Amino acid sequence: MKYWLFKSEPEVFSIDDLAKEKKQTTYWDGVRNYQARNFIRDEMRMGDKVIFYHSNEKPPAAVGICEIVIEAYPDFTAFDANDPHYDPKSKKDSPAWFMVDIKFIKKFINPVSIGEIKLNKKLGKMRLVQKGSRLSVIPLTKDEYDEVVKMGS
DNA sequence: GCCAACGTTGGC
DNA sequence: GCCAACGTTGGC
Repeated sequence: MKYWLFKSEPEVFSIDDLAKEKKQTTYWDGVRNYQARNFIRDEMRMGDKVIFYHSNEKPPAAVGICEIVIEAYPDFTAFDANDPHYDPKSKKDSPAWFMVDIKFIKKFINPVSIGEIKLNKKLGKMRLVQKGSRLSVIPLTKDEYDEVVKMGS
């Protein structure tokens, strides 16, 4: 099993929005970065665990856990000219962009802020806190995942 | 609101 | 294939 961190701006889509969905699932659309795309398309598997992270919040923080329930399929928002994530490069017969579905598991009792993550020596190698890392979908080791869950619970 | 870091685009 | 210009991300 693999472990991931997904960033979202809570103004756009928060973990509470996910928890409020009818089946507590959503499709993770709008990833338009090739490295992140490759993680989604090639590496994410059913049951992988995902830390949900709020960016552009005060402070930015890991706020809960979810899991992958549907593996990669074409991101249909790329085909829709009226969608903000529209990308004419992506064709239905050769899609450039993919998405997975995730399901809510739980919110952290204590959100883990980026400051706390930076202070924890065990988390020093997380790509989230490395300089210039702007990936919206980040792989975690099991140890990193377990540590963040421990801090949040 | 600022700005550093990064990815992408497009002219050459 | 290089690289300057540009747009975006996201912490502060």
